[in-house]
Amino acid sequence: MDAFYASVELLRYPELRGQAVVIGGGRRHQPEVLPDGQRRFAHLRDYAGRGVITTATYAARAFGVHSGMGLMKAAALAPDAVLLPVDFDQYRLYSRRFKAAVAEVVPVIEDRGIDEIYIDLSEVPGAQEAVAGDPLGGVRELAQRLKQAVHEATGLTCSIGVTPNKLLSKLCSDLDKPDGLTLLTMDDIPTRIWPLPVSRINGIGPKASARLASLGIDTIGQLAAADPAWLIDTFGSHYGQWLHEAAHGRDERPVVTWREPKSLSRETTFERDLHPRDDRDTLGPIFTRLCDQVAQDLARKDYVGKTVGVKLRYDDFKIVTRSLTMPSPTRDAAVIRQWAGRCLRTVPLNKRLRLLGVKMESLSRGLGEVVAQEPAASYSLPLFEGL
DNA sequence: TCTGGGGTCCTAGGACCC
DNA sequence: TCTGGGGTCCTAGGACCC
Repeated sequence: MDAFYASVELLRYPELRGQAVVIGGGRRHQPEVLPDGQRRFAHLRDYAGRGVITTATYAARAFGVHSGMGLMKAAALAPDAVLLPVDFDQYRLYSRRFKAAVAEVVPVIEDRGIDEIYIDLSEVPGAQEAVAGDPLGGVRELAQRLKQAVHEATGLTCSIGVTPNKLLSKLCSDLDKPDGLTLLTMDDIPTRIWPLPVSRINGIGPKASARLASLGIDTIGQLAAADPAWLIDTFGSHYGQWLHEAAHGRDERPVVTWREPKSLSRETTFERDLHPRDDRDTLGPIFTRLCDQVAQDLARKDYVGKTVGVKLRYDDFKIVTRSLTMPSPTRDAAVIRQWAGRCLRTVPLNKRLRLLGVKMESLSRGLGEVVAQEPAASYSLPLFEGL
């Protein structure tokens, strides 16, 4: 989906169409409805806090702002951009709508989060046929039908890449945004893929890009030309092998329609950095709330977890994690709270904290019972005991 | 005015077992 | 009488993605 959160917001506030709009931050910058029915929006320059941009309209991106950027930093670049709070419920609603619309056309769908899917067109009748001399005519028509179905169901545009595999489709879906359609065969790889920077490959992030650049490899073509044995020596057997395959556009991963979740977590960044001792009265309830939320999430999805973990981010942004595996799985908030507390006791608590998180791993299916959860708050357990 | 929240996968060392 | 070869599980950290 194109600039998904921002595009959903524009459906609600059409008067903002064409403007620089940024989505992010907390509840505090809700648009205000004036007596004459006009809406007044907050602007980036009014923002104070630690939020980041989740999505920006294309007009906003022209100022150099992008998702993940701190709102304060973005305000320096585009002070007059409209700022809207995130409304996940609304995005989830539109997510369900666009996925349902696609499912009407093609049933084999892999979920890749709120605004992305992979679709397997291999078995779709007509997809492999030429139309009017165009060997890709069948898939082209199918893709157009998908785009139309999504637009009719949501009023939103999407961008599609149709290729022999997931790696290439993901890459191609990005080449013609917004409202794009890119078709590609293996024969097109040298001309259309190899000139692109390596960072366009899903799985080559900032670290690997920088490392490759330092070795004189900037484009996918240069990566494809690199000796696979040397890549393995340099990046390890698994990643090195994968880099070689990816550069040649090879990817055998199937479209997976269902995956068991592996972990479930809640975390929160504080409005100001908190000291483990001086602010323990503030931290305690936050910690308990995170455990309660994790327990509720487990119950809602009907899972139990055997490993409890905590995550801390210090004021210097360094992250520390601790985890412990329990004798038996649970979804009980008080038990989670107790084991998370044990994890916490092994962590150095000499610096201010920026973030606290609680995580459950080694998940297994619950028993289907829908039991009201006793909140951990009703058990008063000391936090950071022994300090 | 730095840098959210929820995930997955990989690596690597150590414990422990046969 | 100087050290095997598997296997699994646990833990911590890190890269990467949406």
